[in-house]
Amino acid sequence: MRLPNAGHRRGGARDAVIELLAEQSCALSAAEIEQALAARRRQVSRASIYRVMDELAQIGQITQVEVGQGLVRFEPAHDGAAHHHHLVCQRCGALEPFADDALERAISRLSERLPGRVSEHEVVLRGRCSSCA
Amino acid sequence: MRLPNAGHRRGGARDAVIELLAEQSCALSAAEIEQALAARRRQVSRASIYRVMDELAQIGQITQVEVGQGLVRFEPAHDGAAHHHHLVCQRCGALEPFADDALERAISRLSERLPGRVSEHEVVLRGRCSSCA
DNA sequence: TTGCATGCAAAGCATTTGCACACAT
DNA sequence: ATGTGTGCAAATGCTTTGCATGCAA
Repeated sequence: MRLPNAGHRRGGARDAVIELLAEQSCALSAAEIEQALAARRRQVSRASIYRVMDELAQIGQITQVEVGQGLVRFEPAHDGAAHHHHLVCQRCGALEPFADDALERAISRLSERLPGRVSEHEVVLRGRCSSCA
Repeated sequence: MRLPNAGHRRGGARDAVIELLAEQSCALSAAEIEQALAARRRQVSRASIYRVMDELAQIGQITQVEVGQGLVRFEPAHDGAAHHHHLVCQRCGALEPFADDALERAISRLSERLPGRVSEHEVVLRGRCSSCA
C-alpha cells in the first residue's frame, strides 16, 4: 500500500494504521482496527483512524464496505486480481469474502448500457456464513 | 402492500406511512418519508416511521437499502418482476434504479456454489446519474 | 519557528428506546 | 377498563470536529 507523501509525527499513527490495513485481506471496522493495534501495543486514537481512512479513501487506496450494522468497514483497494465482495452473516455478523468472474462480467456489461457513468460497484450477499449455516 | 393485522390509533400514523411507501417505486430515507408526509399535511413522528419500518421489514414487506451516506433507505419489497438495484450518484446523491437479468442469474448461480446460505443480495453501483454524467 | 499529525473530549447525526397518553376495543 | 399505537424527549452508538500539544522540518 502506497503512503501519501506526508511528514508524520510522534509514533506515526498513520503508519501503524496503514501497515495493519495492508496485512488485511478483508474489511475491518474502525473499532476493530483500534483493537487490533492496541493488541500489538500500538494504540491509535479512534479519531486518527477515521482521519487516515478518509485520507486513504480520497486517494483510492482503500475501499469502504457497508454491510448494514450501522458501521463502516475498510479494506485495502484491490488491484484487479484480489477484487472481491462479501457475504454477511445475519447470525454472527461475520464477513466472508468471495469473488466471481461471471458476476463481474455481468456488472461490467451492465455498466456500459446504463445511462450514467459507473465507477465503482459493491455486491453484498446476506444470509448465513459457512459456520452458521 | 399488505398491512399487518393491527388495530391502529389516533390518525393512523402507520397507515399513512404504508400508503406513502406503497406509492414509491424507489427507496426513501426516514427523513424523506417524514418530509413527504408533512407535505401532505399528515405529520408522523420520526420514531413511528422507524417503528413501522421495522415492523414491515420483519414481515418482509419492505427492503432496506444502504447506499453509504450514513442512512438507511426503505422501499416496498418487490415480488419478483420489479426486483431492482441502485446506481448512486456521487455528485448529487440521487438513486437511480436498474434491473438486469444477467446480473441476477450470476448472483443466483454464485449463491448456490458458496458454502453459506444466501437469502438476500444487494448491488450498489456508484458513479454519476444520467443527469450529472 | 512554523506547520501539521495526533489525542482527547465535545459535538453531530441517524436511529432506538423510555415513558406517558389517548384512542380502539 | 385494557391494550397498544403514537409522539416527545432522552439515550445510544458510530463518526466527525474543535482545540491544544508537540514532533518534524
